Formats: sequence, structure tokens, C-alpha cells
Amino acid sequence: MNSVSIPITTQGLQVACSACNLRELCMPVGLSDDELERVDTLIGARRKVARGMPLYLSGEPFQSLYAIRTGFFKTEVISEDGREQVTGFQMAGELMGLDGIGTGNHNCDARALEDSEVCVIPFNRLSELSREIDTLQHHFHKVMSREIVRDQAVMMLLGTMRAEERLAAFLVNLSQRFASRGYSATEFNLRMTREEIGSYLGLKLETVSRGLSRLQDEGLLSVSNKNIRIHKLDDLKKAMSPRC
Amino acid sequence: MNSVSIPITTQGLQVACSACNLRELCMPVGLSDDELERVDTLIGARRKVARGMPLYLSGEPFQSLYAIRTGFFKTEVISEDGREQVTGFQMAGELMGLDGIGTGNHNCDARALEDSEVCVIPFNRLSELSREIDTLQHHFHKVMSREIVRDQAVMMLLGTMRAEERLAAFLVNLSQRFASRGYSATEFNLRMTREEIGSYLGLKLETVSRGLSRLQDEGLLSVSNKNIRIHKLDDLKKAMSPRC
DNA sequence: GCTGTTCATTGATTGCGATCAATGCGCAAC
DNA sequence: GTTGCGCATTGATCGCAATCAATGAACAGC
Repeated sequence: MNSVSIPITTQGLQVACSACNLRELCMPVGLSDDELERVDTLIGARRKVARGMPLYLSGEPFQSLYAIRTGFFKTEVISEDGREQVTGFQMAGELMGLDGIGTGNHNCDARALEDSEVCVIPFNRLSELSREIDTLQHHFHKVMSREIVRDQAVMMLLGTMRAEERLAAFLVNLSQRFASRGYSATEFNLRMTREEIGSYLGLKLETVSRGLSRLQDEGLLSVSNKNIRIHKLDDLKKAMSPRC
Repeated sequence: MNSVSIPITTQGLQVACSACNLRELCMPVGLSDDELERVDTLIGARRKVARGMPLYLSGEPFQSLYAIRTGFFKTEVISEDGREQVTGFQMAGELMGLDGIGTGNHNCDARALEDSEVCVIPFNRLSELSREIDTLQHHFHKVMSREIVRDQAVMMLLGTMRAEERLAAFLVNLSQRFASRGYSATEFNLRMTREEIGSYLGLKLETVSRGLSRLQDEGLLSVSNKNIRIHKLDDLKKAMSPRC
């Protein structure tokens, strides 16, 4: 039935995009069979990244984008004066490396928070192909635009929200992203430390810890180390707003 | 000598991109004459926006990008619970509206801070043309990527910097952008109110006011209402780092 | 000219989150 | 099992920026 050839890489068996279970997340819909086959040629190789290891580092020459197949990443910016800021947490189906296009070098570090695997997408090939396939071009533009909107939402969070509101917003966001991948919206394991959460949310790790305890005391959720169990998702959403 | 036809719009005389003095800022370099001519056809029309008026509002259908020809804009996000956050200030040569591509609707409000004029770039046309002209495609991708990097820098600012450091970073950034447009790096007029600066930097307007007074007391600059005169640009850059 | 409004500055006080500090838990190495 | 280390929690205190409040300056409209 499926006549698409499955390329083999040194990493092992290659799963073509057309057969990937993350297809709805990273690929545009509405491609013809012919187009799908060409998009399959986009993926240069797979790459495994062990927990704690970098996918790329700031300053490295930018060549490729990366689509996460399995695992969990963080991206962080380190300023000249040594300050670190986690700028995002990425999970399966999400695209990394967009920040490198502008300068030709990566502008942040990307590190695996657990053993992970990514699809390497040579940017040259993507550019070529998106010139030929309208749908792919538009999809790519959408992905970049959504990244900008996401960043603006984080700016709003950092600029206007109080510690507990930030925490609630963070958890609700994670919940939704797990849910859209078919996992439970109400129970999941955090892959990052309190310190990394704090960096992302502009808080100290102690404040994150206290905030989680507080949400637990209010009965909205249970925390056990990295395990989160949300009891009242609606109330948690309300806790994102002031004067809850 | 110049055989490019100059289209006329209802707004008055059209200046073609190829003849625009902002060309280095918004257009890719290295286009052939033929390509330049086609890029000239990108601009649908000009549009004047009076001070205080919106260029677009959140929720409106996204059709076009806008390149600022003259003037000054702010973009702001308004959350469901009514919180406002200024996400950026834009000046001549910069592109607005990228946030609308992802959803097909604008995701923030864009308002003129002074009487301004923009070039309207229908997104459909840009997509088509960037499929034909590699250089244009790559330039557009770079612009989007730089926007992402810029947003990450703001996240760093909001997440890790203290009030006075934020203010210094803000002023240094403005200074550089004025300088790259041929204006003075050390004297300029702010187009935005203290409240708008505060919203952008995650501070209250009083804190902005105090911070400026403090920088003035330290002899780094002079403030007179909206007029800023920087005396020690190097020291101001140092004030962006902790323990100055 | 005066009046009203918006914006900016400055002072006094409060409160949230950072900092400092100590304890406890979980997990890997041996 | 024991040791050691990283991570999380909780308490006490401090400091910066938010808040409250009042005054002053700039500017548009009448």
C-alpha cells in the first residue's frame, strides 16, 4: 500500500515523515502523495541526544533545524555578563533552531532534559522545497510566526504576572501541550528542575517551590517531586488571573 | 537613467523600493535589476496612520505586513483578564505584522506613537515572490528569525535584570537603532510615555521616572521630559550589567 | 488669558519575592 | 548498606520596586 521508500541512516531505521506519528504536529496537511514523498527527503538524518547534552550551542554555525521526535529540551540564552535565562521548553513535534537563521549562528543553547531524538532538517533543503511546495512554505511561515506569538505571551507573563500566576500559567500550558499529544492533561512528570522553571518564569527556585506548595495547599493540585497531579484544572486556569 | 515605472496610489506619489532611502534596512541586497523591478511591485499602497491611531488591532484578519516608512509605532498585547503589555517599539525600516501569519489574525495591537506612514505588503504577493526570488525568501526568513532573537533578548531583560539595568538596556538599544538610521546616538526624543516604557520593561511608570532621575544623578545622561541626552554611552552600557 | 487633562516627578509606606540558612529527600556510586 | 551529592522544601530576614498620594509641568481647547 505504502510505496514510499524508507531511507536507512546510521542511526537505525528511518521513519519517513509520511509515516511518522507526529505528522499532524510538524507537517502541513493537504499535501499530495507526490509532495509528501518529496517532503520525506527533507530529513537528512536522525540524531540522538543524551540527557544533559547539547543539541547545539550558542555561536555554532547554523545549518539545520531540528524536529523533536522523542524527548524533551530546554533552550537558554546566556548573556555576556553571565546571566542565564531559559527561553523555552520543547517537546515532541516542536521545531528548534529558528533563532539561527537571522545571523547564521545559533543564538542560544539547546539541551536535552531527557534522552531524546531529533530529525535533522537541513535548512537549505527546506528553503528549496518550500519554494516548490506552497503548502510547505506557508506551514513554515506559520510555525515561525507562532514562535513569535509564543514569545510575546512569555513577555506578558514576565512583565505583568505575579509569582503564583506565572506558575499556574506554566502548568496550564504544559497540561495543554501534553493533552494535544495524547497524554493526560492532569497528570505528568516535570522534566526540568525547580531552578530551570524559575529561570524560565523569572523567579528564584525557592519561589517556585513555595508557589507549588501553595497551589497544593489550595487543593488545586498535588506535587510529589517532579510528579504533578492537577485536581482542579479550571481553578488552576483561574489562578492565572489576578485576585483569584 | 532609471527606467522603473513609478506607480501612483491614492495616497500620492509612490516611491519604489528600488529608490527608497530605507532600502538597506528592509530589502535584501544583491538583487538583479530584474528582480528589483519585481520586488517594487510588492508594495500595494502606502498608508498614513495618525498619532494614536491603530495600524491594526488584535483579532483583525491578517492580510498584509507593513514596513514603516516614517514614524514610530508600539505593539501591545492585551490578555483576556485585561492586562496590557507593550511588546515592542518599531521605527522606520522595520517590519510589522509577523505575528498574524500563524493564526491568520493579528495577535496584538499596533498603534502609531506619532504621525506615520507605512508600506503595505500583501502577504500573498510576498509569498509568491519569495518562491521565485531566493534572495527575497532568505531575507524574509532572516527578518522573522531576528524577531525571535529580539524577543528572547527581551525575555532575558524581563527575567533577570533589575530596574535600572532594564532602563539602561532600553536606552542603549534605542541609541543604536537611531544611530543605524543616521541619527544621533547620544541625543534623541522618546516617542513613548513613561507608562509605555514601564509596560515594555515590566516596571511601573514611577520606577521608570526614578530610574531616569538616578541615571541623570550619576551623570550618565540628561533627561528633560522626552528629550534624552546621553553623556557617557560607555558607562550606560556598563550599567546594563549587575554591580556596576 | 484661563481651564482641564495628561504626563512626570518626588516622597512615604507596603509587600512580594530574593536572599540567607538549615533540613530533608532521592538517587547513583561504591 | 552507606556515603555523597544534587535537588527540594521551609523558615527568617532584607531590599527593591509597587503602591498610595500629592504636587508640578506641559499642552490642547475654549
